[in-house]
Amino acid sequence: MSDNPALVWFGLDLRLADNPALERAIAQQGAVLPVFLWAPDEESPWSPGAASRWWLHQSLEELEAALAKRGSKLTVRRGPTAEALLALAAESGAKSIFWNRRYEPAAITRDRELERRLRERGIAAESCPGNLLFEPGTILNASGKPYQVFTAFWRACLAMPGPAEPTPAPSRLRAPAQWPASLEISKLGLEPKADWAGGMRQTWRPGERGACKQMTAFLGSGIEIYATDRDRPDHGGTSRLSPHLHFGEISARRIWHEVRRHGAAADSYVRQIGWREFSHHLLFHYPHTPREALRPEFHRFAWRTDAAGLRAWTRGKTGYPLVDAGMRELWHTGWMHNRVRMLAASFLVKHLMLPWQEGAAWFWDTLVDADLANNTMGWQWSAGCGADAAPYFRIFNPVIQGERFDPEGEYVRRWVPELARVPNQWIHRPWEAAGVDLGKKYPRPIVEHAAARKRALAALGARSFAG
DNA sequence: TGAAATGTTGGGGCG
DNA sequence: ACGCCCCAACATTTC
Repeated sequence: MSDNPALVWFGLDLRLADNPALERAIAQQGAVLPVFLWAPDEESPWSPGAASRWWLHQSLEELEAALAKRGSKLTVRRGPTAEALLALAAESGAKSIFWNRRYEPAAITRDRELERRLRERGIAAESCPGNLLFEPGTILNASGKPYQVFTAFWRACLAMPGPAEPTPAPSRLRAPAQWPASLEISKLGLEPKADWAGGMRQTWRPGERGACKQMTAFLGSGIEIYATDRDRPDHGGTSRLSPHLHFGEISARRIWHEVRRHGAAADSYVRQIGWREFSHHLLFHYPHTPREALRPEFHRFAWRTDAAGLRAWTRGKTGYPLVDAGMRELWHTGWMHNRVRMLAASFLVKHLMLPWQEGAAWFWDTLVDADLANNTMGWQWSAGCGADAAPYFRIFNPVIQGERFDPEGEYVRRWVPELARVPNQWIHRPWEAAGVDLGKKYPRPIVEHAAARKRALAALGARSFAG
């Protein structure tokens, strides 16, 4: 038993169950002091976007309530992180600080410096495994290099001993003799000034309880048909766990174990968790990739400049119904179905030939699941400049994708009401529908598919560039 | 976790 | 019965 509380610094681990840092703090046998620090500058230029901040606000309130129920409290302060932690240690008498690791380049640099400074002051600093299945750096090929191809990477993962079983949330937390001063969560200014979050409130329930509920609903509602249904934006057959995973409201280890109980039917879902794993390991090994293409030949590729095209894309006014539906779903709910993300990304990069970084920046600001590793890998995959990337000639046809994955146009009509009356036959190519009055209500395609395709093939296939 | 062009096959209509 | 054409359906190649 100790008089000195152990400090738990929360980051992207806004949960009490299966939380290694929290467990280590409890194991000290003394009081536990849970802390959240707001220090967005330290993640610049990848500080949380507007949608992420909205989510974070809700999730912090949930965490605060969950702690209160266990006789504890969340202490909230502003950064800089090192100064804030040192101040809290001094005020509370804490001699040890625990946190769960993050794997973004800025977080890794910060952690290293932090550990040095804390130890310098005689404070035990211990970082614990973050929200991944396998620690980055541990999955390497025969020659000790990171995998560049997902299938090989995932096979190597599956050959490893699996992650530990998840642990339950503690039922009580010992409170310190007195609580340090704390900011109100609302004082962090995370919520939007103008209230544009209505669609998000309707769609999501941030926080650990929401995450558990979502996982239970997903597992109970036919993970068996996930393999095929996940490609149907009109069916809602995906897990929708991505924002919960990003904020660590549920642990990847827990998902791994819960899902695998469902046998072989769940393999294709676990594989998606594998892609998340892959992206985090890639970011760990190639920290420059949020800015720059992994494949160096792309450094000199001349992307176009087209402010009007970019605006049309962000607003969901490209004239291609499935692309526009996706971009509007994103704007309204902070999320987009993955099949449609691939199409929207392909459209920006191949049809408009705008730099993938512009798309990544927009997604970063608007997605509630914005995650540096996933976002970076996804965009580089789409642009063909990353690991296991789509080859340059893989260009999605928005009409065919629509007819294949939203055959009745139900998804399109939900998000693009201007097209509500267009018959199924024309729903993905309304410009060909005779007697349907578009133009004013819905734009004609901003680029013609066949011509845009040829342009992209010529530019991306040029010998001087990619060979 | 593509699409389009090109090639091949086989059934049916027809002289 | 046969050759010829057309074309859908499928397979392969190319971008």
